[in-house]
Parts: sequence; C-alpha cells; structure tokens
Amino acid sequence: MSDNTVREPIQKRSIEKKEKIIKYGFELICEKGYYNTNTAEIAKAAGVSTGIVYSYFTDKHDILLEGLKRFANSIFYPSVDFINDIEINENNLEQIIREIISKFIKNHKLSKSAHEEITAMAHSDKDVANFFHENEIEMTNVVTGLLKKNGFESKDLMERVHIVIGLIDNICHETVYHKHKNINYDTMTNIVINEIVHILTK
Amino acid sequence: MSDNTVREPIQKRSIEKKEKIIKYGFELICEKGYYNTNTAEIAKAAGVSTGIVYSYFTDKHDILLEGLKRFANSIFYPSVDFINDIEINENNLEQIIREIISKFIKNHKLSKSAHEEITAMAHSDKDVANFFHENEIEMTNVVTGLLKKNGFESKDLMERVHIVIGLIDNICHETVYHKHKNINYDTMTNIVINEIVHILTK
Amino acid sequence: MSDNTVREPIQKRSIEKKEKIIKYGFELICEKGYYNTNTAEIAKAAGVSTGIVYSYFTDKHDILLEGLKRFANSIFYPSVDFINDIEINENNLEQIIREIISKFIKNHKLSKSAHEEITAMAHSDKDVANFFHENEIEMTNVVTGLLKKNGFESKDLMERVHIVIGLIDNICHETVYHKHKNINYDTMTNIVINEIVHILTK
Amino acid sequence: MSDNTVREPIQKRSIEKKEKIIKYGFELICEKGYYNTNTAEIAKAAGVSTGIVYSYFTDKHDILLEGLKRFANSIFYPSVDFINDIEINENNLEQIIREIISKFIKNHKLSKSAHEEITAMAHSDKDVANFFHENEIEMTNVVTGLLKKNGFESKDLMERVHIVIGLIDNICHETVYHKHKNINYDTMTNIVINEIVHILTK
DNA sequence: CATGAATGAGAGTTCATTCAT
DNA sequence: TATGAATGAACTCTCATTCAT
Repeated sequence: MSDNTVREPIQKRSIEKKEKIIKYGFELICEKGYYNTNTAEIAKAAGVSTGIVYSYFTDKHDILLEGLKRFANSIFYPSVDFINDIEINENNLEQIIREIISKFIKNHKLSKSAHEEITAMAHSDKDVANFFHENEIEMTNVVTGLLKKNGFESKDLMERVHIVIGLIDNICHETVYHKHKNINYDTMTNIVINEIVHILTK
Repeated sequence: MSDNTVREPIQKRSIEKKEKIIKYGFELICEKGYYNTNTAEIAKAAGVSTGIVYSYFTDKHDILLEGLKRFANSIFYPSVDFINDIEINENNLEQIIREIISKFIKNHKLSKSAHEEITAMAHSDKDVANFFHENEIEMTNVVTGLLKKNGFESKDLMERVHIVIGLIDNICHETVYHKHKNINYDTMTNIVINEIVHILTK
Repeated sequence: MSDNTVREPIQKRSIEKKEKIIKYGFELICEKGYYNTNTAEIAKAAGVSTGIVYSYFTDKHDILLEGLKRFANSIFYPSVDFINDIEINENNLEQIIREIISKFIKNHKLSKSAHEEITAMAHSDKDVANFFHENEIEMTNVVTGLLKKNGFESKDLMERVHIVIGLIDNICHETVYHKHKNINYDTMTNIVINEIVHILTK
Repeated sequence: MSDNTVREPIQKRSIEKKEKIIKYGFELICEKGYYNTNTAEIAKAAGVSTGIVYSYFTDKHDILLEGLKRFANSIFYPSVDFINDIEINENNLEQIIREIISKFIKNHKLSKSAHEEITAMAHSDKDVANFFHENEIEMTNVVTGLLKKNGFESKDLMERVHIVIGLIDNICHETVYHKHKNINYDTMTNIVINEIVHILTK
C-alpha cells in the first residue's frame, strides 16, 4: 500500500506518532468496525491532527493494514512458545493441544469484537485476506517443521497440520460465540482434540 | 411521522418487482460488498425507482436480510437431497461425503464473491450472524436426525455432526480460495473425508 | 385555490369522501403539523386512496385550506350564541365577557395543538393568513353591530371591538400555554375583563 | 459513531464563518420559511460548503435557534434604552408609550417576513416557543422593575405589564399587516395608548 | 512538520404528485 | 371513478481527503 509519497518517519517523535495512529486507529476499527470508524476519530484517539494521518498513511485502509501487521498475531495467535521448549510426542500431544486450544480461547475472549471485525474484513477485503493467507501458510509451515523435528512422520503432514489449524480456529470460535443451546461445547472440544491427535498420529 | 409499515405486495407485478429488488440488490451486495453498494444502484439494477425500494423494504439492510432468506441456502447449502433417498451406512459413507463436498465446492465456486461477502457480514452484522447461527443449528439437527435414522449410534452425535459441518465448510473454502502453493488440496480433501468417517463411526 | 380541474363531487358518496379527507386530513395536520403530515397518511386516515385525494384537491395545501373553512370557526370561535338572545348593557357586560373568555379558554384547551399549529400557519402561509384576516374583520363587524344594537355608542366602536378581540385572544392563549410561574393568570384575567369593560363603555 | 461535538471556533476566520452561517441562514429562514430553506442554500448564502455547516451546528434546527439568540431581540424588541435615562411619570407616560409603539412598528416593518416566520415558529416549534416565553417573562420583569423604580404602585403591576406588552405586540402587528380597510389604525393606536395608560395608572 | 478548517460528492431516505390499471 | 404502485427530485447529514496557514 504505502507508496513513495508517504513519509517514512525517521525522527523519534514522528515514529511515536505513527505508532499511536496505528495502535488507537486499529483499536477503534476493531471495536466499532471499519466502516463505523472515521479518520477524525482515529486522529483524535491518537492525539494527532486529521491532516497528519495522511502524511503517514496513504488512506484509511492503510491504517487497517498496518494495524494488522502489528497486532494481528497477538490477537489471533497467542504465544504458544512453550511448545518450542518441550519434546512433543504421542503421549503428551493431547495435553499440549488442549492447552493450545485453551490459550486460543482465552485470547479470543479477550478481544471478541476485534476477532469478529478482522475475520469479517478477511472475507471482504483483498489485502486483509492476503495477509491472513500468508500468515496461515507460515504457521502451517512452522508447526509442520516443529512436529517433524519431534519425530512426527505422518504422510502429508503439512496438509494434516493445515486441517488441524482449521479445526482449532473453528472450535475456538464456536466456544466463544455460538452457544447453540443443545450443543455441549466441552464435549465438542474433547472430540476435536481426539480427532486432532488422530489426524496427526495416524 | 410517516407510516412505517412496509407494503406487502399483492398484485403480481408488485411481487415481481419486490423479487427483482431482492435478487438484483442481493446480487450487487454480494458482488461489490454491502458498503460499496448504494440504494440507487440497487434500484437501477432492479429496474425500479429509488423511492419504491422503500415501499417494500424498511431500509437497505432489510434488502440484505431478505436476500439472505431467499438465496443463502442455495449459495451455501446446495441441494443434497439424494441423501434422503438412499440408505447411509459405513460402507457408502465415504462416497457420500465425497459427493457432498464436491457439490459444495461446485456451488462455492459458482458464487465466490457472494460466499465471501456474506461470510464477512456474518462476522460483522448481528442479524446476518443470527441467521447463520440458526441455519447451522438447524442443519446440524437435520443431519443428526438423518444419521440416527440410518443407524448411526455414536455418543454425542450432534457434537460430531457439528464438527463435521465445520470441516466441510473449511475444506471447501480452502479448496476454492487459498491455493497455498505447497498444499495439495486433493490430498487434504482425502484426509478430511477419512477424518469425517472416523468422527462419525468411531 | 381549487381550480377547474378539481372535481366538484355531486354524488353523495363522493361528497362523503371529500368530507372525510377534509376532516381527517385537517385533524392530522392539526395534531402533527402540516409539514409532518403526509398525503399518504391523510388518505389512509380518510379511508381513501392517495390518488383520489388529487381528484378532490389541487394539492396538500388545498386540504389545509378546506379544513380551515370547515373547522376553524369551531376551533377558534366557540359558539357564543347566547349573546344574541340577551340584552347586553353596562351592568351585565362584565359577566358576559367573563363567560365568553371562559368558553374560549375551554375551547382552546380542547384543541391545544390545533390552535397552535393553525396559529403558526396563519403567520407563515399567505392563504391561511388571509383566511384569518377575513374572519377577524367579520367578527369585528358582527360584534360591533351587536353592541350598537344594544345601545353601545362609543366613538370608534369598531376599533375598540378589534382591540377587545385581540385582548381576549391573548388572555386565552396566555392562560392555556404560558404558565409563567410568577404571573397570576386569574388576576390577569380580571384586569383584562375590567379593561375590556373600560374600553367599550368609556 | 461520529464525534458529535460541535466545534467552537477559536480562530478569527472560523468565528466569522460561523457568524455568516447564522446571519445568512437565519435571514433565509426568515425570508422563505424554515421548511422552504435547505442547508445547501444556507451554506451557499454564507459562502461556505455544506459540510462545514455541520461542524458549527448540530443540525439545521440549531441554526434557527442560534439565529434567534443573535437576532430575535433586534427584530422583536428595538432598543428603547431612552426610557432608562428619563423619569417616567403619569404626565409623560402617554408620550413614552407612543414612542415605544412607533419604534416597534418601525422595526416590525423593517423585517416583516422575519417577524411572521419567527412568530409562526414560536407556535409550532418547542424550542422557539421556550425562547420567546423566557424572553417575554424577562421583559415583563424588567419593565415592571423600571416602573416600580419610577414610583408606579398599581396592585398586580406585573400582570398589568404583561397585558400591556401583549397590547403593544398586537397593535404593531395589526398596523403592519392587517390593513382591514374599515379600520382606522391611527385611531386604534390612540385608543390602545389610552388604555395602556389606564391599565398602568389605575 | 503539523494543524484542523474546509471541501463536496455521495449516502440513505422521504414524499407530493402522477398514472397505468 | 378509484386505486395504490411508482416516480424521482429533493432533503438532511457524513466523511475521506485536501490545503491554507
């Protein structure tokens, strides 16, 4: 998005300003929705003038994208670094997945509206869509590599991991939002976890 | 103020007009996005005046909702009536699921942008979200009933069906959109089908 | 206002229809204000179609005027016929005026919003203004004549009567609406009555 | 949604702009009527864009109200400051009232349509009505105080003053507008003046 | 660098009036 | 005669973007 006419701030105060616009702008967009947030509000929330916004960003859309780059990971993918430090094997796999899901759900609950709004944009805005596609494939690669390092040898492991990520996304979303009264989400989660183990170890 | 009741057209030409507004309006919304489609365009596409739109609908949002009611099923859930006429058992289950996925994908491809835009709205618009939640639970119930009738006796069958629907949604979407170059979608589909069978018959 | 293109209904049912439009249309206009009442509402209230309204009236404004002709007198000038049957003299004048004011106020209270809306129109709409000017002068003439018949011989009686009518209008309006908390309206009314007697009998 | 605060202009040019909108907007409203004046016209007359209008005013109605605050006094109550500097007594009272009426009429004639339109609004718009009620009571208080200071000791002086203000309003309006051909307005004015003297000195 | 006033196109919606039936 | 669907200009108000200071 950003092109040459958009200043790349060098001085410290400028950088801070840009960061504030991204932070508070993205925050507002997540809370109220992209179309229900206007640039004046963003500027106000960031403590800058409306004019200066257009020195750092080509347009409103650009703020969204920059916000994504900064914050999407922390919103969508909570830190699960602990899996780097332990040995994953068929015995502790179930427990690890359970913990990951638990962390994802906790995260999801923390920023429900952000999750929804950004998911919505991911389905209606090309740039946002691309961002997430790239993120997903990267995550798939990382997890696949990790599992391989830990001795998982399933055929088509990458495809399996991709399916698993989808399952986790889905169960989290279901648990946080849907609350269909006849569905027991704990039960559902247990089944999903079993299934994930099955996919990865078969 | 004005009489807010929305006319329920009785005469044939009126009904046709209302239908046209729904059809072309929803079409435009799906193609260009809800926020990028204005009422004047909708009226023009439907071959009517802007004023008459507000005789049949309370507002622009209402057109979206009516469009959903009319077309969501055909967009999201292609006719899979054939499963009503055959006996489903563990032997043909895999084949049936494969056919269902195939149909869903075909459907999905036919109206890619509609799928995306409506999915987006389902994540940002309360009414659209409700619509889909209700649809989903209904579908879960119907499929669960069908399987029970055919002798499937898994514990927590409803939860399993719900997971399966999520898996199908996901694999279709993946297949139609993502095209991550390192992922083999045929392989992925096969794994998903196996997994679905596993979930339902375990 | 009405011109040749507007049908003068001859048949009984037509006349009834026209009357209903006038009655219910004027009623709505008085209740909600001319600009807040639309022709569709008027037609609905009158139980006719919107189209037929334009067979009997040149436009919306015409309905207002016809309504005025039919109902303004009863709204603004309650029947004070009793003064035709009694002899007015300096002894009973005060009592008669008191009764007239009392009747006017009662009337005023019965149709507060009508009073206000029509008074507003009388100040912003030429035709309505003319209507009231004519009414006022006629009333001035009638009352002047009546007083003369009863032996009142003040110089410039017509001008005096005109002032008196203004005073009555004013005290009624004050009593019904203003309610300035520091003003005693009973006291004010008594003073006005004394003054009217003074004007007419000096 | 958007930030609804209305900007309070600080810079000189902004203040001028706001004043222009009030001046020309109110002028148009007075000339053509509130409902027959649109925001585009107001903006054009003030030499600004339509958008900026909504930076300074919450809505069209707000312009009317601000206009009232600025101009109502000069339209409705011409400066009669001279009465503060002279001693009012029963000997010069008649002459003073005559001068006041003369000034009011002169004023009234200068802005006939404004007078009428605003009077109309005072009967159909709650905020305008309140504005005038408050103005009236204040004027009543001021005049009552002035007369008391000058030794007028009538019982119920406030009520008397209130009646007098009504009489003055009325005679001015009559003189400027009605022109009923059979009424002699000079005569009528003389009678009114006598009556006012009578009310205040009795 | 920064401001925030200013722009003006465009949004959704209403409604007096017309006209095909 | 009568209907009420249809028109489309006009309305108020918003907001991404620009620009004078």
